[in-house]
Order: sequence, then structure tokens, then C-alpha cells
Amino acid sequence: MPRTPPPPTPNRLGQGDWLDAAFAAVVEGGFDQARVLSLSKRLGVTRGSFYWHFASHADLIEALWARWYARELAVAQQLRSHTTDRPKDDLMHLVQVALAHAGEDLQNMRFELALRDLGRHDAKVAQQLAQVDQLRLSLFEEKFLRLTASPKTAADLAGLFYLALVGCYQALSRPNSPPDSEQHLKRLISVYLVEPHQVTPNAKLV
Amino acid sequence: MPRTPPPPTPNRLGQGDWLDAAFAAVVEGGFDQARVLSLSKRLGVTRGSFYWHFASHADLIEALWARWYARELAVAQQLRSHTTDRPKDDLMHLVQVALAHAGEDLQNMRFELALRDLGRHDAKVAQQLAQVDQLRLSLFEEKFLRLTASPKTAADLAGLFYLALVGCYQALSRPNSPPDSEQHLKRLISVYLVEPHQVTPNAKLV
DNA sequence: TACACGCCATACACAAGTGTACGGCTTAGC
DNA sequence: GCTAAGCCGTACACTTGTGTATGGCGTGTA
Repeated sequence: MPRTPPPPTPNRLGQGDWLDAAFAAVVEGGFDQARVLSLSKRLGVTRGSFYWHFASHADLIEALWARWYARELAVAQQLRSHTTDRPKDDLMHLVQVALAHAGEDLQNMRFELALRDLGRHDAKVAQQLAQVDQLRLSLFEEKFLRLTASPKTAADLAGLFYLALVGCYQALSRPNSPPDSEQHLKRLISVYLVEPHQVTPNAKLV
Repeated sequence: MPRTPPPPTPNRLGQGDWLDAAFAAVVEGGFDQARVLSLSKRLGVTRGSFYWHFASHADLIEALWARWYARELAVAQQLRSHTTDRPKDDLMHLVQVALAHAGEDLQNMRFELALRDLGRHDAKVAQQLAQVDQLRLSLFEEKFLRLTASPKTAADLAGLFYLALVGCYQALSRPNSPPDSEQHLKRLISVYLVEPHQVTPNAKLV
């Protein structure tokens, strides 16, 4: 099981090809569809190839979300460095990236949701997910800290909007989701992110 | 395949027993674990019993989320009728029920999340989920309409907080979720539901 | 008591999926 | 041009899962 980083010859497969195929299968049908047999058919080879590049099926799955984890860390790192002198724009930029980064044909969003399902039954995956969530949450918190006085308020607002963002993933990953719903959700988050409405203007009943 | 509603004799199994076992299996390991074979072992019988009460495995799965759908409709109906002369309390009650109704050992929450996974690959399930979401959303919208002047604002606020609620499901259904996070999330939603903070008090940079 | 019916066990056929052992082709290096 | 290693195909054994046909046991009923 050599770990030669470059796929040496064309027409021959490397680990990356299997990971890409598995990613696509997860996006389409969840981790349940990332089977060795079906991936072999998808790649036009037999399972003999797979067991050369990977020790087992569990090895593939683990390598798959390990790659996702590394990429998310990189994205978060890049987002953290992106800071201008306009706090509002920075916050909007965060939301835009979170919804657009996942919007490459919804692939990343669907993969992340499938991963959250995996994490509900696998402790190691759950831990990595919690880390990523915490990392993103701290990003939101940083931005909100420049927009509000109280750190407690910043933390609460960051939590609220990050939860809404996760909810957006669910809504947007649905089949037959109308194409304008994406714009609607972006507007929903973006508008209320920087222009919170007063909820109780005429509630004199209380 | 008779559809006799009461399970006639004790010690003999009815459809409800199989549905309950399937529900528990889904909660623990997702719809993937709701297999006829494993359910038979769980119930202490063989598959011969199953194929008496159900035509196929797909029949069981469909009956399972059909039961969920009917119950959700009933819950929504009951919530709609619950209206006092205190709009704020009504809204808080909605959130409390949404988080507590699902909090029976987190079973209902985990089942709904598993169902959302199923809906991402099954058009019929996706449609039912969209209906339930729409129904709940309209409930929130009704309550918000009594707290704000603009119908547009009410709709947007309802969308934001319902999305956050869906995000809560993800966060609370995680293993090793600290027990105080539930209280934290409830406070997060409840507080900002009726006392929205002004985000931009000292943001004079813009 | 005989009989019919509800409910379950048994046995078979079949499909899909995983792992492993082994053999063959193809390319790079000397 | 030979060789060794990388890469893949083939074949086998095993497990888990579905669906069906058939028989048996018990209970209520005429």
C-alpha cells in the first residue's frame, strides 16, 4: 500500500480518484452508497484496484472525512485572515462564503449533511464535527464582537445565526427546492444579520 | 395481510410492535439499521412474522414515516388551537414545545433528522417533510404577526427562527452533547425571540 | 370435536457486499 | 531487453440481507 502522492500514470487510478468517486457517491446517496462495489463500477475497474490503494472500506470512509476535515480547517483559516475595516461587510462576507462555498452544485452542503448523519452514530466523526462547528462559531463571534458592545450578546448572536445557517443547509439540500429559495435564505440571513428588526413595536397586549 | 387494528392476543405481535421496533432502530442507527433481520432478532421472532404484517421492507419504511407524518399533523393542529391573549407567551410556548416534544430522550429529534436524510434521496419523503416544515413555519408566522406590524417582517422572523430550530436539532442530537447545551439553546432562542438585541450600537465605522 | 384462520417457524433461492489469495499485464529503471 | 515493482483482474469463501413457499401450532367457533 504505497502512498505515492502523484498518480503516476494516466489511465491508472490513484487514491484521489477513489476519494473523488466516493465523495460523489456520498453526495448523491449518502455514505451508504459509497460501497466498494458500486464505486468500482463507476470507475470502470474491479475491486482489485481498490484493495491496492486502501486497506479496507472503513479506511476509505475515514480518509474521506479526514480530507473534508483538513479542507474545512484551511477554509476557516483563510476566513479568519480576511478582515477589513468594515465589520458589517466582513460579516456579510462570512455568510456569503458559507452559503456559496457550499453551493458548488450543492455538493459540499450535501456531503456535510451526510457527514453529520455519520457523526450521529460515530464518536470520532462527531468530535471532528464539533471542532469544525466550534471553529466556525468563533469566526462569527469575532465578527459580531466588532458590532456589539457586550461579549455575551456577540456570543449569543453568533450562536443564533450559525444555527440558522445549519438549518439553511437542510432546507437548501432538499430536492425540488425552488431555485429562488437560495436567494431568499441569503437575504433572510444577510438582512437580519445587520439590520435586526424590532419585534415588539405594537405589542401592547402584554 | 389483514389490517385488524387491535393486536388481538398478547404475546403475539401486531403492526405496531414492528413499527415501534423500527422506530427505535432508526433512532439508534438511522434507517439503515431498520432491517427486517435485525428487527426480528430484537423482537425475538423470525422474519416469518414480519412478512405476515407487512408486504415488504419498503412497506414498513413507508408506514413508519406515514405514522410520523400523521402525528406531526396532529401536533401542529393542537398547537394552532393553543392561543391566549398573550402573544409573547404563545410564541415561547411554541419554542418550548418544539424543543421539549423532541426531547423525549432525544428520540423524536433523532428520528426526524434520519427522516430528513431519507428525504434527501426520496422525493415522496421530501414532499411530506416540506409540508410539515411549511405547516410549522406558518405557525411561527401566525404568532409573529401578533408581535410585529409588517407581515413581511413576521414572515422573515419566522423563517429565521425556524431555521435556527432545525439547526438546534442537529446540535442537540450529537452524542456527547453536554447536558447544559440544551438549556443554552433554549435560552438562546427564547431570549432573542422576544427581546431582539440591537446589533449595531457602536459600529460607527461604516 | 372438528375446522378454519391468525400467527409464526423453517427452508430455499437469490442478490449484494466485503476480504483475500493469486495470477497477469504494463511500465520504468538498469 | 530483463527485471522488478506498481497496478489491476479473477476466483473463492464468507456474511448479511430480501422475498417466497410451505408447514405447524394455537385459539376461537360452529
